Amino acid sequence: MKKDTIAEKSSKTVEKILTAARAAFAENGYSGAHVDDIARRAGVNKATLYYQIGDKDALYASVIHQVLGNVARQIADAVAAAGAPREKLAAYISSIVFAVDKNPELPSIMLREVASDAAHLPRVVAEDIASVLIILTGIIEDGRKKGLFTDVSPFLVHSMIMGTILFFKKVSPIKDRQSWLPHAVKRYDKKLKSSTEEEVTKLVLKAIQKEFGGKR
Amino acid sequence: MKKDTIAEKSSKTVEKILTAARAAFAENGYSGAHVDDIARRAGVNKATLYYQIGDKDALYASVIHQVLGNVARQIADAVAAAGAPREKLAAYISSIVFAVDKNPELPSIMLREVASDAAHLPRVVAEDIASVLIILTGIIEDGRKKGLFTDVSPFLVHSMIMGTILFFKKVSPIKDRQSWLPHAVKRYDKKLKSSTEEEVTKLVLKAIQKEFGGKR
DNA sequence: AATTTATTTAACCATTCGGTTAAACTTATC
DNA sequence: GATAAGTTTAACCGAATGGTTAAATAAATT
Repeated sequence: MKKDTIAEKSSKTVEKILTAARAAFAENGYSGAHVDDIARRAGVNKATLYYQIGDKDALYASVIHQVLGNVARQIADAVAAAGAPREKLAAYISSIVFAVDKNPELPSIMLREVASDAAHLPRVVAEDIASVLIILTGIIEDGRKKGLFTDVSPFLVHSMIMGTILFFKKVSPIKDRQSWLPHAVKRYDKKLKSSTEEEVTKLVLKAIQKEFGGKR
Repeated sequence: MKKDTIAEKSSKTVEKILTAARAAFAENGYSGAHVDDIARRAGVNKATLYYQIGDKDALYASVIHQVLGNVARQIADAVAAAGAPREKLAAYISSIVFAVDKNPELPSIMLREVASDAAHLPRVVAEDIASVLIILTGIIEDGRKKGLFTDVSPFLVHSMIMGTILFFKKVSPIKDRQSWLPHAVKRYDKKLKSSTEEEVTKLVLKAIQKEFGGKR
């Protein structure tokens, strides 16, 4: 069996730390996540963590950069691959839903970041997010020029897409835990046959589409 | 000058504590808010806080109960005062926007609660929230029966309304802080002439309305 | 006025937290 | 294989944290 080189071992250590940190920050927030605990979860000595990454702030920045940077890139790729504005917007939405599905810590981290006024948000990450917003702005402007979309604020649409997906994703399990909820509310749970992705896409498109009814 | 009676003094103390705690929890989350700091902000000895309210958990529960309970009641009242489904839904949305405006700590507290899987959510508060969801379910069902709305999941609509409002409200100031954002994105900021409330209402209504075009 | 009861206070405590240090261990270089 | 560089570790530290306590103060009751 081949021995790990230093670089391999190092990067594996860093990876373990980041994975543990991602989970811890998502579960408990910045203050609630403890460096000792993260090190323990990663199976690594705390001093190793400080040696490899730095202090808690740097650790948090690494995590959030890794998570959001990835998502931003995926959205950009998905949108670029699509054609017309409607399809681009659908790709935009579904790539967010996809990212959220693949990355269960994402909603918590984002919601907490928003709740804390992005106090810890590193500049690089802000730029990642901005790039996404720029993409959406382009889609909507193009759609409006082609007479497909109404004249809405891209940022409002972004809030609608992000807010809806994050909120729905995180609150659904909480809601399902409440076994005492009346039938009137629970009834709809089973009826949701199509995926979140399709449902959200449908709603958002309808919301910003011009009214002379497209195909669908 | 009349001296305060015990009850008055007591309740005033409790009020000061709750106000300070609300701000602290909103700013820093559960773990990030420190009992010492809350007591200091309230101008009260820490032991007084423990005597009047209890431990940190009880304090948090009081805060969240006060905030969300109030909002739930306001939504119920506003919806009851409106007539047709469309107007009821508009009242539902605008009372949430109104509550968020009046209560600046609400978005942070809710977002954090959601992010933490409602780990600290007291039962009473869960019931408050459920009552709101029940109201919305009624509106949508009624609207659908009358041929006004499509057959959407009320919970998805709720997520859309709440998510959009909370997200938009909290991220807007963060975005405005980024002076380096390109013109393409910033341009839309000034164009938003109508209020958030109107914009969100318009979008949500369009999203769930049946397509044969209503007035406006 | 005396006594009981409610409320607030300062001082204190055990634990936990983020962070450091100096030494030990590993791997590569000569 | 000795030396240097990179990496991990156990042990430690001071500050901060949630929570308690016994005493002081204010108000209500007799």
